[in-house]
Amino acid sequence: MAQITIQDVAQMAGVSPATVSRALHSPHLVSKATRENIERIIRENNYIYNAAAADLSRRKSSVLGVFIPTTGGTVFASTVGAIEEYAYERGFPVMVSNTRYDPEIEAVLLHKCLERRMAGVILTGYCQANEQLILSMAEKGLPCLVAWEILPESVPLSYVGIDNYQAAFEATDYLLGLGHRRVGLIVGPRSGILRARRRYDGYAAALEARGIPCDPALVIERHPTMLNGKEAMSRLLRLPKPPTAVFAASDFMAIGAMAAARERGLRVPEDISLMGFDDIEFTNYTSPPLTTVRVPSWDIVGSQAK
Amino acid sequence: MAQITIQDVAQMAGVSPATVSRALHSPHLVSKATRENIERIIRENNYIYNAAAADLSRRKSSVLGVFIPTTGGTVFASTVGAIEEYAYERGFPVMVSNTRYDPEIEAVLLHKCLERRMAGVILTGYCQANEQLILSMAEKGLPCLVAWEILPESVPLSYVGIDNYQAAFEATDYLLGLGHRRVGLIVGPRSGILRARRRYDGYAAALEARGIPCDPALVIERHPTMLNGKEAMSRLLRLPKPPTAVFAASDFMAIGAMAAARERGLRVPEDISLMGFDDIEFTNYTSPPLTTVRVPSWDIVGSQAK
DNA sequence: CGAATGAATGAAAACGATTTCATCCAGCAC
DNA sequence: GTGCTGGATGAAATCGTTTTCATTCATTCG
Repeated sequence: MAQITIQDVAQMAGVSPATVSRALHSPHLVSKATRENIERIIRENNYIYNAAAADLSRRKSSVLGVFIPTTGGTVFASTVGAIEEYAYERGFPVMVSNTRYDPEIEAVLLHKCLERRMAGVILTGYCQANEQLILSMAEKGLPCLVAWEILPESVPLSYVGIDNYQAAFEATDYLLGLGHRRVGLIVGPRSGILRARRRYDGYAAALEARGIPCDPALVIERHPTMLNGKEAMSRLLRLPKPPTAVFAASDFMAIGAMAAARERGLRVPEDISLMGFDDIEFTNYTSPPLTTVRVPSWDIVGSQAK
Repeated sequence: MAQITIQDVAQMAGVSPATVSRALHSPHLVSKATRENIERIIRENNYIYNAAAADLSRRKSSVLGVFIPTTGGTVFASTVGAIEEYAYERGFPVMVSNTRYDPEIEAVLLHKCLERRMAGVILTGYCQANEQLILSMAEKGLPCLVAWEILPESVPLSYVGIDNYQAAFEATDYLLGLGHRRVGLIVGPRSGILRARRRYDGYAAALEARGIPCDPALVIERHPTMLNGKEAMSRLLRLPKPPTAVFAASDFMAIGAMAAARERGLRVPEDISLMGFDDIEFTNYTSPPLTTVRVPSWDIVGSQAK
């Protein structure tokens, strides 16, 4: 059964296709009688709009691209969830791209966005490897927004995010203020994730500000998963001189870290201090509730997306 | 700057657009020399394929629609994550639709899938309210797959999922086997969520099988969030005759329930037994690790999607 | 009353691919 | 030489909208 087209509708309504199109998108341009007649015919004949044809004709689709680095954290739910909700209300479908922290995959997916002439792209995190590509996309007229990051001035892109450097600095300084001198850091890979590097830098700066040397053995870089957090913590605790406090600077790692401490019979915070950095609800439900850097993850993308 | 089209490429290569199209999609139909020439020209001139035009011409898009009921659980990450990964490898983009457990929103979003002539739709959970619409979509040639659910034979749709009834039966029976006679149930709203009803039915059947009357006061229905789980548990514990065991039959509710028990100074499982039902990694990291019905959530959609 | 205004509509040219038939030709068997 | 076969290619129709100009006609203004 071939689909009914706008032409067919027009014919049945005794008007031109142009009028039907207008009735659909700019109702105020069409007289009330005509519009209602068209609407009735559409309903009765089960006409289904063809989005591809519209996208082609408009040279622009209404689809929004959302990039996330992994589905294994809450970056995922917060980012995609908030954006989807916001976009739905405005009639924009959301297409999800998972880069797996891999610049090459990201490049491929970015290209797909170009092929679809998307309405815009939101990048969670920022991968320098594709800087040129992203800038050229922005120039081609594809609006790009970077979330979860504060970009250096040299990068001419819009962004919304938190100051990861400052947050990590303060978190570390808080631990130091409690009297700790050996503070561990569990963080994402600095080389690939801008966020991770910033947090590392904040941590290092806080140490330096108090004149404490940064012991590389106390810093562990891992992709942010619970399991990695657990393993990283185990490793720290097995050190000859283990840290007395640990800053787990990433979503899920703090939870894994806490489990690792518990497994070794350590109480938090009596035996070891643990500071998280997350945006997730779960930390309210651990025992004890985790001290953490609270991130307004929903609002980052929910309230400011334009 | 107007985009270069397949026509332009054809002209530069001294061939017809048809050949360019073939070089792109059916390379084996084109001689090696021609193909390589075309590829070079595409590269050098930065030609960008137009997906909308292709979708229109083919009367079919390659986009896959994925429906989830909420972004607030892990159904979300597991479902979308696994599907996205699988689809990426096969070149299918994924469009996410969040129904918010609302049939009307679901209907609107389903219609959007029709408008885009999508390659297929995967529905997480199943909402009877839209049964007719979904069936008619399937008839129109839009493949629909229901995940996380086992459908009654009367519904002619493909599905992959677990037997929620059986799982809940066994979970409840396990608690009863421990000697408990007052077993509470925290579950999603039966009216809207098929999964929730099945789990309730399994719970009720297990009680009945042992000749224990089902006390409505022990059953609390809430949308599945941690907070709701916590509140539900608090309410159960404040009953004149509180349950000695609770089956939290939904993703996040068990975690909230555990927190509520802890807040009242109850130890799990010494003072109260708690059984979860989830698919989430968290439960490995709670203290104590939660007993739970393990669901192969990734595999449900990851390995069987076709 | 003539001109100007503006609302409602139509004609027709895009938009950029895909795909079905041909067509052409080289090579090969007989 | 004739007739096939099959690989490589091209011509042209088609997909279903959108949108820019016109056009028409009824008002309104001076």
